[in-house]
Parts: sequence; C-alpha cells; structure tokens
Amino acid sequence: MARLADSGAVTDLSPTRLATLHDRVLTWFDRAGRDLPWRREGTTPWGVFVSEVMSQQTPVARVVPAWEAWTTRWPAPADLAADSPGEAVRMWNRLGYPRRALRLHEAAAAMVERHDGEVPRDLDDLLALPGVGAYTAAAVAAFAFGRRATVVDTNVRRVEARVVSGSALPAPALIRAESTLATALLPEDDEDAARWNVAVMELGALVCTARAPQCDVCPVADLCAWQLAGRPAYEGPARRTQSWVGTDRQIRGRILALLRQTRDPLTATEIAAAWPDDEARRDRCLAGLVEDGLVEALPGDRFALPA
DNA sequence: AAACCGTGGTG
DNA sequence: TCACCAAGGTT
Repeated sequence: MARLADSGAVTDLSPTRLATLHDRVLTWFDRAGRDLPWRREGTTPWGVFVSEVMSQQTPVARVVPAWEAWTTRWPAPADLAADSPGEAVRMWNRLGYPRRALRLHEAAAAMVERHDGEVPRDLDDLLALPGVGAYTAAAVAAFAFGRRATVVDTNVRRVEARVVSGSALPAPALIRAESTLATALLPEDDEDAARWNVAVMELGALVCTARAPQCDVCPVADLCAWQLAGRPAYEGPARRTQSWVGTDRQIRGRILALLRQTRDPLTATEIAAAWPDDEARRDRCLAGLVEDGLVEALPGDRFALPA
C-alpha cells in the first residue's frame, strides 16, 4: 500500500480506499456536474483549449459567454491566427489578464505553423505553446484527448489538501508533493483518469470550496482527513493578498478599456482620461502595454489595439 | 522565487 | 464593508 507524507499528515492510500474515493467522486460528478458548453459532445480540442486558457484565474460563470463568442467567431486555430491580435484583445472583453488573449492568438499561430493547424496532443508540444503551463497542458491532454495526465489546479489542490492531508488549505504555492499525490490518486485507465480529473475539480468548485465548504453534501465527507480531524483552521504560511487600487494593473486596465471601445486610434490626450492624476505613471503604464504588445503606438502620438 | 499580470462576485 | 478568491503563467 502506498503511504504519502504531506504537510505532516500521513495518509493511507490503500487500493481499497482509493477505489472508494474514485467511486464516490465519479458517481457524484455524474449526478451533480455542470453542463458546461465545452464539456458537450462534439467540442473540438481547440474549443477545450480556449476554455482552459479563459479559465485561468477567471470564474467559469464569466467564461461561458466569452467562450461561445470566441468559438463561434474563430472555430479553428487558423481562423484566429488569420485575424489580428487586437481583435483577440477586443473580444477578450473584461475577462481579465488580457495578455492571455494575446497568447491565445500566438498559440493559434504556432498551431498553424508547427502542427498543421491542430491542437497538439503531445504534452511537451502543448507546454511549448505560449500561455500554456503545467496545468493547461495537462488539462488539454486530459479533456481534449482523453489522456491520463496529472491535472493540478487550485480546486484539486484544495480537495486533496483536505481529504488526504487533513489541512484546511494547500500551501500558498504549488509544491512538488502535491503533484506527486495527485498522480498517486489518478486511476490507471486513460479515460477514467480524465474523468477523475474533472470530477475532483468540480467537487472543489461546487462543494469543497475555499470559504464555505458544504461538507454536509460532500460525497467523501466520511473519508475526509480534514473532516475527521474536526476541520482545523489553516496554519501554514501567510497568504499574501494582491493590492489593487492605484496599482499599474488598475491603470493598464482602464487604458485598455478605453481602447477596446473604439476601432479608431486614440490620442495620448484622450487616453489621459483613463488616469488623469498622475501623468508619469500613466505614461509608464501605456509604454508597458506597448511593450507587452497589447497596444500599438501609431504615428502622430496615437494608440490603438494591435493590428 | 517572489512579484506581477485584470476583473468581478461574495461571505 | 472589504479582504479574499477565481480551471495560472511568466519573469
């Protein structure tokens, strides 16, 4: 039997316990899993790819309409690659972290160049795409191609921290032990593993939530190490929270919001409205956006989304 | 490896 | 109300 030590707690991962976990979570998912558009039959690997990038740090509820719009307008990688990066940024609307739109556009171009216009199946090929890290590569391998890949997102981390390790929350940053544990929990069969991955994510998203977990409806409450320990409070290192007001992120966001509204270039004077108080700061942010490729500087001190 | 990168909902 | 949080990635 496998025994894994994680953050102090040693948890029994016997085949019997594992089989029970799998059965409970998968049965729950069949009943309670959401009918998200990209989970429907017939969704292309490209559709899955787009959904995964959009879902990076953005709640699924806000992703749904954007995903519909994107996949309708750009049903294949070549369609997006043939359009301008600025259109990708405009269609991104207010999903946040607009560099993801740019990287999605770059990834589409890379698929056309290197992969015959298809989403690559190989994990290393996926990882080589811009905007694709360990999570997204594994998620696409699992959900688009039915492969056995270790998918570790914030939901998986939290569920496994509780059920297996007995702690309220995972560490502030992903540590190796968590990936090792996630792999140990994966069913052997490719298709089962892929389903297990979505099911655990869904459990974390709907039941085993960060703030107010609904342990009373959890299918594995009686097996949960955290539950059995009396739901002790989080004890790890402090989780630092991002500030927002007055940060470059806020200023950049306002500038981009202005540019998304029009197809006509804006003058520097018009852009000043985004952040009137601090000209130097505003100019630095605008320069940063140009540097990042989110904004194009045109002759005559004008600016627009990149053509 | 800590900090940065948006935006909106919520307990 | 206001931290906290959300299917992370990059530098």
